[in-house]
Amino acid sequence: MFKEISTQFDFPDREHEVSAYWEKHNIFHESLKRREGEPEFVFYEGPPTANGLPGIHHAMARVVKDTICRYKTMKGFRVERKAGWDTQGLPVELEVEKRLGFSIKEKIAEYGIEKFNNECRESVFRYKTEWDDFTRNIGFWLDLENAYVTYTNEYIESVWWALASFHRKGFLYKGYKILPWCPRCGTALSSHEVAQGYDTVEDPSVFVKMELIGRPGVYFLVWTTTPWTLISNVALAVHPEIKYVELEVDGAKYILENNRAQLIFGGEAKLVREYKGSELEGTPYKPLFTFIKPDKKAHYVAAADFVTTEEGTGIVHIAPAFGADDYNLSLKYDLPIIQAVDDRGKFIPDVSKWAGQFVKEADPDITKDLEERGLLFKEERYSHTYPFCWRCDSPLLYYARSSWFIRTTGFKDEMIKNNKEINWQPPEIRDGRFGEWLENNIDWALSRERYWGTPLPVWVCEKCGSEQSAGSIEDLKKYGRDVPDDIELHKPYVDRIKFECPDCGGEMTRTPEVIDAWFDSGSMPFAQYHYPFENKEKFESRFPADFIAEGIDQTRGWFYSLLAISTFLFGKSSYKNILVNELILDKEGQKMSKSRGNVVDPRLILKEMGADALRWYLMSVSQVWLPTKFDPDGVMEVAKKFLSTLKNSYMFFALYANIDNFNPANVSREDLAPAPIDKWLESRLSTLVKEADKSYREYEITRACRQIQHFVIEDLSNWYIRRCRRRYWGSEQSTDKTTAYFYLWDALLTVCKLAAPVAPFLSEEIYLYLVEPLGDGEKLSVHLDRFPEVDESLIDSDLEYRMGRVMDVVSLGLAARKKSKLKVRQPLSQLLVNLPGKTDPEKYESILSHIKDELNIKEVKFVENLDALSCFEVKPVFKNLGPKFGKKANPVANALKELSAEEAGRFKTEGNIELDVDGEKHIVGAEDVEFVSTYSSDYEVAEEGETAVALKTVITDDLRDEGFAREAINKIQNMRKSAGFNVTDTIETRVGGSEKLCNAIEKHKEYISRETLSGSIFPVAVNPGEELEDDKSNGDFRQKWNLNGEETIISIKKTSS
RNA sequence: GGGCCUUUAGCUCAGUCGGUUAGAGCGCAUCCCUGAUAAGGAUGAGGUCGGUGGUUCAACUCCACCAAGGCCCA
Repeated sequence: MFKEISTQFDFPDREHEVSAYWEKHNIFHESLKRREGEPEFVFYEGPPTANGLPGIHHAMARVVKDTICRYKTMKGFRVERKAGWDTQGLPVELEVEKRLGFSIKEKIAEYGIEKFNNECRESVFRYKTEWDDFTRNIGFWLDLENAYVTYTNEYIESVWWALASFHRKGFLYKGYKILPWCPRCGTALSSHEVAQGYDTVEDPSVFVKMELIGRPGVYFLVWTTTPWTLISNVALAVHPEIKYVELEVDGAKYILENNRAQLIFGGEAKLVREYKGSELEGTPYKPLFTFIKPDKKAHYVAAADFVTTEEGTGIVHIAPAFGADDYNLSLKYDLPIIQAVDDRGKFIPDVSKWAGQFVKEADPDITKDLEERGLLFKEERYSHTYPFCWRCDSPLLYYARSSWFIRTTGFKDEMIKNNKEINWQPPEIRDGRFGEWLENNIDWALSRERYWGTPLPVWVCEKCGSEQSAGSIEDLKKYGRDVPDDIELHKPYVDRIKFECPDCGGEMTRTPEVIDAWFDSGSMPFAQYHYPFENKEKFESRFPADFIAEGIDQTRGWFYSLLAISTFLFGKSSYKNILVNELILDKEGQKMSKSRGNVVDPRLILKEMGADALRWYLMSVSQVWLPTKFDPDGVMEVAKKFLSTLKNSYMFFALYANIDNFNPANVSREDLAPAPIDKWLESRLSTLVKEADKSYREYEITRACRQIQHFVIEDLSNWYIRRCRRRYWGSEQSTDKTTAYFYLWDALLTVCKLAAPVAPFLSEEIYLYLVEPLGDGEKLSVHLDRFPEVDESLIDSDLEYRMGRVMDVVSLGLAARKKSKLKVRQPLSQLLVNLPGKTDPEKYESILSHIKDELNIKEVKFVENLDALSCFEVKPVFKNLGPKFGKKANPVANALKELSAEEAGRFKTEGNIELDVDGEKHIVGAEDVEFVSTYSSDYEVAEEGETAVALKTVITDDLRDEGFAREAINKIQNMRKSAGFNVTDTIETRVGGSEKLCNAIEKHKEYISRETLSGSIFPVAVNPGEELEDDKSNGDFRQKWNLNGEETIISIKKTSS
């Protein structure tokens, strides 16, 4: 027996049962067990953080990952799926700070780092339950029990091993980084924090004069909006390719960029000479301030491409302590860094005049000072956007902080080379977004001045400054004093360990920073196995990954950190194939955010509509690498269209298969007698298997979904089942019936396998029902089964083409019927069909019945071209005919009206026609008539492209009578149903109506009886208004009907059951 | 401010190498079917292919610029 699903099919509810089934039979682990010894398909899970609730974008990535892994498992690979958790870093700290009510970072030290970190550790898994439920409910098979966790000692030890490798080869060094810095909170802000706090403000805009050394009275004219940075000025920058001019105004000479000079001075100044920017390079000038003496050569002109002429003077003041461009230039020219400001944003004591003053507040004083010394050219106000701290609203300073870097530029070329080997989906990211990012690679700023993270394992000698890194706990014990056996590799414990300097014997202290959490996750290929301390073989057999998948926002995150770390350590990329998904927007195309209130909770969607619906929607609605506009109604509409159709198709099958005790186990293919439509279904299905397999293989999940969904809805349900319905009805068992069952069963089973990677629940359920009668204990789950293999010999593309044309013709035939208002129940005699290209009618012979049945047509005739179908009505133009033919005008006009369609057609193409009227020949030209394009009134034409059909609409008496019979059958069936008779009950039927109707009934008595199981039929001629005579006893049912315009009374009585 | 992506019917999306009349689903309207029935099906209306300019015999398609939205970076 096939399980018959109730009509109240609740998808989420059914999914929970499937989920329970999987757990009960341990299907996920079984899928690994059964593939023992098979080739591995290596998948790496990018660790999410359980610090926040799962969002809809997590659903996207998880479905992509799960789909590919399930597909590969079905293709025969062994696919381990170790879960992972990202558990360290700034977001965790911020969450805890918020909960503890800290407004500034210093509070953490006051509170106690140990206590704070303990809070962090606990906070990390705050939403673990929600995540685990979410993972399970969305059907993501993941080994949650053996998840890797980035804060564990084992994980950190592996990361330390990597960091020490970088350090020992000289690729981990200390330098400066310009960070957006909040002087009030005393902390750097991450870029997304900065992005939250831009505001438009007015700042001073000053033009200052810097005098050239050796040329008194000649000045560089320099513009800035941050006068306070002038104290830290060390150089000026010009663009090497741009034209500069030296102008004389009121006795002073100024050098600045040509176009800006025109704007500032107009025509008033006298041109002294011109320079190309590069000619100015190296020119020394007198510094404006001398509070701090530079420790390197400074105060000369440098050349830099970033100089623009859109504002200012084309000469940019350089203060490496306060700008990223400035800092990079200082590296190139080996310029000193003058840090005149402390981390509170106040001038240091060396700046005697303004020591202790907040820099932004010192701006007016500084400007005034310059003015008094005659170094100010002019001062204006300038309106622009400037970043502020999102917490305290202080203006942010770009501030040089010492920082540790990984010298990624040292192996940039190798990363670029390795990237070329990666198969990106979509491919353009490889050379586009990611490739360009690599081309512009700068050293990785690794350190963070925070608490909850992997401590940077570098110890620095306080005396001589030499460095020593620890690449393991063993190292720590070797170099360090008093290392507890159970040391936890976090702050503050590791900070307590001191080394003895091997060079000078001094004390070495750990540098206090922790590292960027991206380094943690980028280390997962080896750190998840505690490599190289353990699991050496395991790691080597599972590196690199065949497949990873994450959102596009990981380009500079995980995708990069994985590549950078593995390129350095192992010389190759840690992933071969990568599927990138775009983000999810709301249905208006706007970003989802809490403040907009348009955030979709995926757990709610799962609860209401189920995982298959969500999964199918996400995968099919648009390609995963395009931004998805998420519409909850769309989940309902699009996804259920497919899922319900699949479910209903199964229900239909189960209903009849059970009545007939069909069991596929008792059927062998050789005994079947496939009809052309069966062959067609088999061919379509084989084509689908081939296409879907290719799509999945190429990581084109959306294409696979659409192919499968098209097959199920259009081919299987709308055509095969519809066309074959009658084959399942009759009570007798026949080979044809068995064949129809078998082909439908086989198609459903195959579809389940094809859809299983994306819609794992419903596929599983239907699969299990379908295979249950086979009694095969091995068939525990569709996910343990093999993905279908295509049998190319079953593909008959010629048959597929012809059936496609048949479908076109049916569609056009229905359009023609609609236009002529002739319902399908009214039989018609003929349909003329024109197909594109040359048509061999014999080839259509075996499938012509589908057109006849669907359109209720007696004869289908192929014709060669459209002209044979169409005809022109030739309308005489008397204004021309009169003068031309005189008295003969009327006879000629009549002859024109009687032209056959072919003659009219010829007339039109040739432009004239010779008519024989009353024995005389007349030439009529095209100008004498109007060609009205029409069709013979006997036909209704419908066309689309090169396909056209003409429906003969003439209803003969025979056709009319048959129409009455069909109509009567329809009404009797309706009555049987509303009377509650069983489909097998026989009845006695009386039909009362006009004589015309009764004759028709009499004529088709046998046909009506057969269709309605009427043992006997009595047509009773009655006059209009007269009641049909009958006995009303024993449960008769009677009803008045209008049969094609005839008033009719039908009564039925059950005679047996 | 820079780089990348998207823009096609009311909505969500296809559209191959530049080539005949730009397609589908949903929604809507009209209707069919009534032995898949708390189902199923058909037909129809609906388009300045974001805008402007260019290349070409021919542009939704290629190029340039602009606009809106998104991502990343500053």
